[in-house]
Amino acid sequence: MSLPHALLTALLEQSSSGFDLAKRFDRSMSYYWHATHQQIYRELAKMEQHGWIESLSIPNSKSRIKTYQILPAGQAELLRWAQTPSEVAPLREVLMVKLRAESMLDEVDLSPEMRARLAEHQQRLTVYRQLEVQYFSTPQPTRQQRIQHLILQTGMQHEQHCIAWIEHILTILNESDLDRAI
Amino acid sequence: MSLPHALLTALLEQSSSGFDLAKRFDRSMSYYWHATHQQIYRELAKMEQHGWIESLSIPNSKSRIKTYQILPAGQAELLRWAQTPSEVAPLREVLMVKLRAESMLDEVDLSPEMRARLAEHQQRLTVYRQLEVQYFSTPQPTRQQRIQHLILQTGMQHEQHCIAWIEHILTILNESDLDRAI
DNA sequence: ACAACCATGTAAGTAGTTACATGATTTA
DNA sequence: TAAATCATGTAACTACTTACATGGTTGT
Repeated sequence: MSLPHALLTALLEQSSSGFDLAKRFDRSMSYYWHATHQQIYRELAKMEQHGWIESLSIPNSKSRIKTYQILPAGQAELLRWAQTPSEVAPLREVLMVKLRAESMLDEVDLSPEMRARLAEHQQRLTVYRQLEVQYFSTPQPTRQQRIQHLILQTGMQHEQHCIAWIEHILTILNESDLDRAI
Repeated sequence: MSLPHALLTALLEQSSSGFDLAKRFDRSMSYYWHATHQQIYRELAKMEQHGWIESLSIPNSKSRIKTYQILPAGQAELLRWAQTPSEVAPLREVLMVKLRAESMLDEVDLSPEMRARLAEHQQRLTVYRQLEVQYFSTPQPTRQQRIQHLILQTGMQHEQHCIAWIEHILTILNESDLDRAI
């Protein structure tokens, strides 16, 4: 499980409230790790119990905003986790299951869904390209900036890979349709 | 959720026991959908309750083997599901989280883990290549065989993609290490 | 003063994992 | 006849999702 460690990393970069973390996740982490705000709040509460982070609220204020900051134990835990090898996440590709179903059921046509996916991956790629221009155009990037740029580039490569395999399958499937018609 | 539909597809190809399905999942589906035997047994029981499949056991036998076969309602459900568009599965890439942590913590070195992953992806690729020779060398494949071959090829492309991006990151990280040393 | 959004949470449910139990059949 | 493996399951737990609740703050 990586969510607490993703949150520790985010808090190491910048102390934040749960709400801010949710926004930052959506903006800068959602292309390789996704979490809803409910997950984030629950996880932050657990992490505070573990003594990994502490929350500060403004005294004598009606505001409910809690700002979390990382504690030494949290940094140690992040270090420990980063050094421990983790398993390769098993692939879960619905389209492959559907393709296999399609090979058994003649009535199904997956090409509309595939074209919709194609459009979605292309749109994501466009967003990532804009992010790249916006955040990684500095002439002398720091090591941290270069690594974050690398992460974004990997996200872009992933989208391009998805586009490529869907296009490939669409091509092959069209050829097969000729066969099916005969 | 695709597990019941993956199971329906497998049962459409061949009526089987839960144990056989678990083995077939490991062999021919694990590179795009994974399930443990506990999940499979639980799901089969639910599907029987829904009237999608039925189980047959050998009468007057002490054997507990139940052979499941798909019912018309199950085939209809599979068809309905295959025609309904599904969401793109959100990406979950632990290495990206670790990379981002590494950019904040100087003590971490991810290259051993990355090299281990590289080896694992290469090994999977080797297995898939053997499967390809073993199952898809027939001169005149049927439409079904061609689609299953296509699924395997996509799995191979996925492994190659993983190998490529990990190699890319390793290269860039080594360059950065020079920077870090200076 | 009303709407829109900020901010944190509870509750219930689904999906998936891990550990263990149990009895049948096959093999050495 | 003991060990391995076949075959099906239960129980408890963790991760994640979906729907809803609640009250504060900001803008018009």
